[in-house]
Amino acid sequence: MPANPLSPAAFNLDPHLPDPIYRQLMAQIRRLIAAGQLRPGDELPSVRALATTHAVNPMTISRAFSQLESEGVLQRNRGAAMTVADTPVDSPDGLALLQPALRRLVSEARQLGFSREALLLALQDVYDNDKDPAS
Amino acid sequence: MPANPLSPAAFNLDPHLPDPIYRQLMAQIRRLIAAGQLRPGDELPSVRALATTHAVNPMTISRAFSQLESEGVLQRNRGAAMTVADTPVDSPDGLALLQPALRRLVSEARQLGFSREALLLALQDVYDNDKDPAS
Amino acid sequence: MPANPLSPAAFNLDPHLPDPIYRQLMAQIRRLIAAGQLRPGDELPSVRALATTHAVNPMTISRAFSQLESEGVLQRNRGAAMTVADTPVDSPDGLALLQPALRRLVSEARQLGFSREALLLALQDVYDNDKDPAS
Amino acid sequence: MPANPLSPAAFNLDPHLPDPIYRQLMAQIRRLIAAGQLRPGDELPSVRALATTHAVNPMTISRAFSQLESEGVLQRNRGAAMTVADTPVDSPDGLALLQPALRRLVSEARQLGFSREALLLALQDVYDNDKDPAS
DNA sequence: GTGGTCTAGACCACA
DNA sequence: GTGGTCTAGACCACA
Repeated sequence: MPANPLSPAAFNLDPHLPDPIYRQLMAQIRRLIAAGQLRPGDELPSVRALATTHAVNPMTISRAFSQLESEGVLQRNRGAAMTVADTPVDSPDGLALLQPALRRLVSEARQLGFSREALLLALQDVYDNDKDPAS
Repeated sequence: MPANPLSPAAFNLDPHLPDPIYRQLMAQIRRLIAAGQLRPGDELPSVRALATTHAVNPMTISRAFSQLESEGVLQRNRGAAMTVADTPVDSPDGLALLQPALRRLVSEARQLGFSREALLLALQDVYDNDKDPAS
Repeated sequence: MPANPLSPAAFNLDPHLPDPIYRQLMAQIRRLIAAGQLRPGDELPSVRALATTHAVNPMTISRAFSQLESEGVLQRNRGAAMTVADTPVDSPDGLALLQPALRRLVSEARQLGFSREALLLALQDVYDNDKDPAS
Repeated sequence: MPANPLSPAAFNLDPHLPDPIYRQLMAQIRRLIAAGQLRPGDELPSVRALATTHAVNPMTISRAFSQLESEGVLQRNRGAAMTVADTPVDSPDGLALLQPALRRLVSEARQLGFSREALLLALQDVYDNDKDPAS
């Protein structure tokens, strides 16, 4: 039985973002695992459930699942829902997953001439006011 | 004469990044202008110089220049190097240019369960240690 | 320019085999590399060329390419044909690639009670008479 | 009474192999018969015994049995264990059963550029060292 | 019920 | 020209 019946609505898929949908899903699954909200053995929503909930083609969902499986993050179970792999390969901590976004920000801030303090202030501002990260 | 003979090597173009090369170039030119390192009238390196320096197809450089010209950021000068437009249209301040990177970071950090403080600490860490933002 | 203009017909794709088409293609590309017939930098036929030659949907070909790319075997080149990666990750020699088939054969032969000599004779027989490995 | 009380552990079922479990079981039963280790009238382990021993869904075992029954290889006996059919229909000799594995090996070896001798040497090597064919 | 494979065909980004 | 993404819909294998 599912130790953790994750709702399909736990994900946020936006076809208008530059990132392809299947990559958005991959990134979010990885983050949920890193954040401990998805643990080894937990079931993921079925391809069909996710597809209908988000009005997306099942193949698009399937693509994300397959890729994560080939990376050892998810596990196929014949005839049953996919689960988080027992020993998520190379499971990076949250900090590692955040690095690309951090580096990108710092690199751009430096090019724009931001001081350390100005950058920190700008971040706090966005953190405090960007309550709804959707869309 | 160039008020500011910018070196082609002032840019950082990496074909392995997910961002297409022409967009990397556009973003960096915009940031140099926003940071005041490139000012109205300053010349940009020639397409050929940039292309050979970075081993990139000249058309790719040209595409970035053309797009910035159509946006009013750069100015084409017959037989001479492109320059920064006299009154760069829509020149946003640095903070506005940094917003996408800030939002993306905050959104990912939230999904990973980072607290406000943990995020600020992580940022400072990257800022202090990621001295060489290249590659 | 392609160091090695590989013909699309160099591959053998059979929709009637139990193995899915995209996996057949992946296996054959890997074998061509292991056999030295495809070397780092060599271009592969385009998705479209392979698709039309073998009367297969382009996405099926694309799937094989993408997977090999994510494994580090092939390399994407924006706007140009895919090439064999410079340093094929984990490039196994031919013997390693043959192991699964060898193990399977030995395991089955043992279960059937074949002696070492009987097995070798059977193999020679197939090797000498199965000249056309197609279909 | 069972002429030959075959242990459930005589089989080797691995859910991680690409072959579905029910096919693994079918193939192994056929081979045991072809090798003379299972003879007409011999009892097979019960579905339940096999399922618990190998931690597999009973329906999966049942499917293999049913298919072999419909092929005339096994015989259903009301209230008692299934047995090997009196006159196993179409009982192919071992060599015939080995053909697919032989053909596959030869085909792959050819693609990899193995000579006849190299292939025979590789086979002997695996035969001599792969004493434990399990897993 | 679950996921896997494939087609036909569209549209897009990049060089 | 190149590959990438996605849809709509079919059919299959497995449990």
